[in-house]
Amino acid sequence: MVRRQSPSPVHITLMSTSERYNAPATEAKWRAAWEEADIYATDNDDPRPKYYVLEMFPYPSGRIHMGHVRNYTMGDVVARYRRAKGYNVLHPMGWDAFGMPAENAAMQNKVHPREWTYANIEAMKKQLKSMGLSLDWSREFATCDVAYYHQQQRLFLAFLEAGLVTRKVSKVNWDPVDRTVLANEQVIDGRGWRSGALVEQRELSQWFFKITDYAQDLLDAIDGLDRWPDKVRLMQRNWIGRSEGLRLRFPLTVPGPDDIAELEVFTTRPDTIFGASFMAVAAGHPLAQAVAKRNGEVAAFIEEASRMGTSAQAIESAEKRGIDTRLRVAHPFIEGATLPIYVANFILMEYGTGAIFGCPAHDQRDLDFARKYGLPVTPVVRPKSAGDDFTVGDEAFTDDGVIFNSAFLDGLTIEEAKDSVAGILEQRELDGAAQAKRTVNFRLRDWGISRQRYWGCPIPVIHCEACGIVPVPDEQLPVELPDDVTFDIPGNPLDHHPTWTTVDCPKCGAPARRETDTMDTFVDSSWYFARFTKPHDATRPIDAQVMEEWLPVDQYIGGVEHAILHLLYSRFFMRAVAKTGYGNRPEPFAGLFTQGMVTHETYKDASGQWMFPEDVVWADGKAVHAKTGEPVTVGSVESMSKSKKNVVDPDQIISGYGADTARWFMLSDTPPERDIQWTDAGVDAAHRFVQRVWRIVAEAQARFDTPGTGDGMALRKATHGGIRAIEGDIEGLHFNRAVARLYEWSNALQKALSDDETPGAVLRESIDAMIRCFAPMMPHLAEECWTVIGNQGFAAEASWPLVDESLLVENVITLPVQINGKKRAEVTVPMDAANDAIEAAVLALDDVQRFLNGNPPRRVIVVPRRIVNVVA
RNA sequence: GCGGGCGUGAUGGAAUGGUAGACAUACCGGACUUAAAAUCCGGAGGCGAAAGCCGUGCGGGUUCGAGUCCCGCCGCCCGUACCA
Repeated sequence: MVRRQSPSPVHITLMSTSERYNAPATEAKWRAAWEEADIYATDNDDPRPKYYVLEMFPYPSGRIHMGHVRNYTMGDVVARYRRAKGYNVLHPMGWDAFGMPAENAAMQNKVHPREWTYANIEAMKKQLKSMGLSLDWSREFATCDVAYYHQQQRLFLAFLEAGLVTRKVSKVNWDPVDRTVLANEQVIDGRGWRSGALVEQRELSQWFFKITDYAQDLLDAIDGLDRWPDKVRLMQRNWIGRSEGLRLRFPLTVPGPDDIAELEVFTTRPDTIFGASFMAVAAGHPLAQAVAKRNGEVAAFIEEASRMGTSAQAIESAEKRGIDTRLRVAHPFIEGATLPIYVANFILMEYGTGAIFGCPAHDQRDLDFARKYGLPVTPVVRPKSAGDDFTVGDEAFTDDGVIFNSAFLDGLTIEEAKDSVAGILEQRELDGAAQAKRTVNFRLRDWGISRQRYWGCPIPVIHCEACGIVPVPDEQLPVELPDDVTFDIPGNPLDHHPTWTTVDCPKCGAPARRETDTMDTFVDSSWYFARFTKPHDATRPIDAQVMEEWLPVDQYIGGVEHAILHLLYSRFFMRAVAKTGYGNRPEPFAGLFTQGMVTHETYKDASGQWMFPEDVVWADGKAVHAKTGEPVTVGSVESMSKSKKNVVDPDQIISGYGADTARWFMLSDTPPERDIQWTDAGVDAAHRFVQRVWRIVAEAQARFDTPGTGDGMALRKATHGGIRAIEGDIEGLHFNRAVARLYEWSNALQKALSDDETPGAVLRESIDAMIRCFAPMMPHLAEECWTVIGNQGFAAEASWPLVDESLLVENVITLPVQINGKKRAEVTVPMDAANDAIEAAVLALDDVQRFLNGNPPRRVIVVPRRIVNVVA
């Protein structure tokens, strides 16, 4: 395959090297040149080794923010670096374009979600282009494009046929005034954000992807994700939450309402059964629901508990409360002992069986609950060092120990006791079945993908009274969103569309009704990275052969806020894709990097209102309002957000200082995984460096033909040491260190330019290499410098410089010498000196002799090429 | 509540268990300038005249040696399944 030749950019008008570098004008010029030469388009058939770098695609909110600038700069550095290293790089961009903000905008501004979204995409695309990113825009798509969601509907139907989709009842937050389902973030203190009405819980029949079928596989495969951050792998493991335990049935002493005769719990601590003092069930548990029918107090309690909303955060952080159902269960081992059953607000219906036995001594939540309601606290595990008089105060004992107070379990370890209890109860029969069963329980729940909203991918099924749920036949796809909808009536616009919902059943032809739920937007983002490999294929969602060539993504970069859901859903989705024959790449992301957020100081004016940074000026070290002169209160540094107005517009930075300055700032100083603080001083410093590089290049270029009085070895070593360090830093994504290296490099150049020792050829070598090394970070400046020094073609297509290894070899080394761990001296020895020789040299040092006071050292530790420590 | 992370000079930060503070910002001094900006050169963790002592959120521990590893706290941040 022949690669397209880039035209030599001879038609470009260069800046004079005596001028100050005009970034905005020069940058626009080079972006136009790149675009004309189309150098960032990727050919699937290019035979070179492939490298897929991807940043999480943006939601088209209308304006890019600094978080985008940071994310996309990092990805662009990786993409440009890999290109220079000879890879065929795939670096695409698209839009995560479905979601609630478009509907909110529709309600507020009477603008159709489609218009709003596509206008935002246009605006943001222009902004992204101004950053000079090396993206293949020919692969662009938005998830709200009919062409994209058409293919997504095909995948859904394939999953449905493969048994990966199910329907279940689940709870939603219901706003009784707006008559709509609320997202958790729309529930504030138990009230709807718009209406202020108390939120209720409603049960709806909804669509689910059976991610739990893959729970064990998703867990096991984490071990192989060795280029993911450990913290993310740990978070995913904990989220999947595999636990081995016991399902254990307790007989009620007297049957409850609806003839409920038993209560099944899941426990990971059967060893603490003798410490059980109560049972607790979730508000949504069938037993609680049954009791509520005839017990007003319990009904009121459940009603109140449901007002907290459906989020785990709200449920578990609320004060632990409960209500006694007056029902009791029999303890399985203590003859005649019974335990009360409570309905409790901290029990989650979704986990285990929605019921527990409470052992207050060994679980903090149970202890808090028991103290509140005066229930007994009997310790049954004691620390090995404690006696049988061990008691529990306000803190539950959850460490390892020895069982006591537990009849036949006394003296056993926790593990032995678990095993013993499980063994006995598995053998014991209750109501025709084993009373207990060892089970593996996962915290992970199936993925609910139904949304009662308009702006999402329609779920392509039809409800027929006779045939039930009928998949939409492939030839009737796509199920397109109707354009003529109104957002005036509360609820899902699809529900009250006059005709869209009406359809003939594909099976029997009878009048039937379209599904009006749309898909969770996480579905859209669970396969876009695969679609990018062949983005405009109308015949199928994914071309297995092409996808398998590109995937897994070599380097995926995005915010840590996606560490669990998006990444886990994508991992599941690609397993489902494999199962349905669309291509076998179950792990989509080989390398993952989670970058930190962009933060800024916050400001409030005299009346306590948030202020934009641009309205704040500094006078005599004090912040004042730019217009009124009133004092401004400087608040804490926080993540940039519109609500706190502590935002800086990338457009203003790019049009004022240039994209390279913004990019350089984003890469400087702060490690990429950490939050970066945006400061004016930092931007100025970044811009000064852009100018400094330009000056140095100009100054050096004027001397390329001079012989010099020395050999220039100092600069040659700095040059080749710099290349080696920078390539290591970029490959390790330590961009801030690469930046520091370039500062050091420019300092070395500055020094070389301060006298006439360094030969012009060495200056040329250094400048040429430095341009190649900063080109991934400041591509426009690199292009201008590249051409100014007389090089042909684009810097963006130049190869990475080769390191002359011989220049990196040193033959002596200076080691720090410590005495009792404190540095007291230095010693310079040959690089390959034996430890004995180093030790002798160290002991001969005056400083060492002084500290030893004539005594022999107790010990001398020589760490080759590192340090010497003398223990006096 | 639960899970995860982070904490180093005035500031952002550097440091395979091995010289704490590279590099940069702010600051101070010098050169250039009528002056300023820009630029270039130099200084600088704190205390101390010096020797030296003290210093990586707090309190313990392991080690010849700890910013780094372990235990317990404090503070801030992210996620918590319908925000994206």
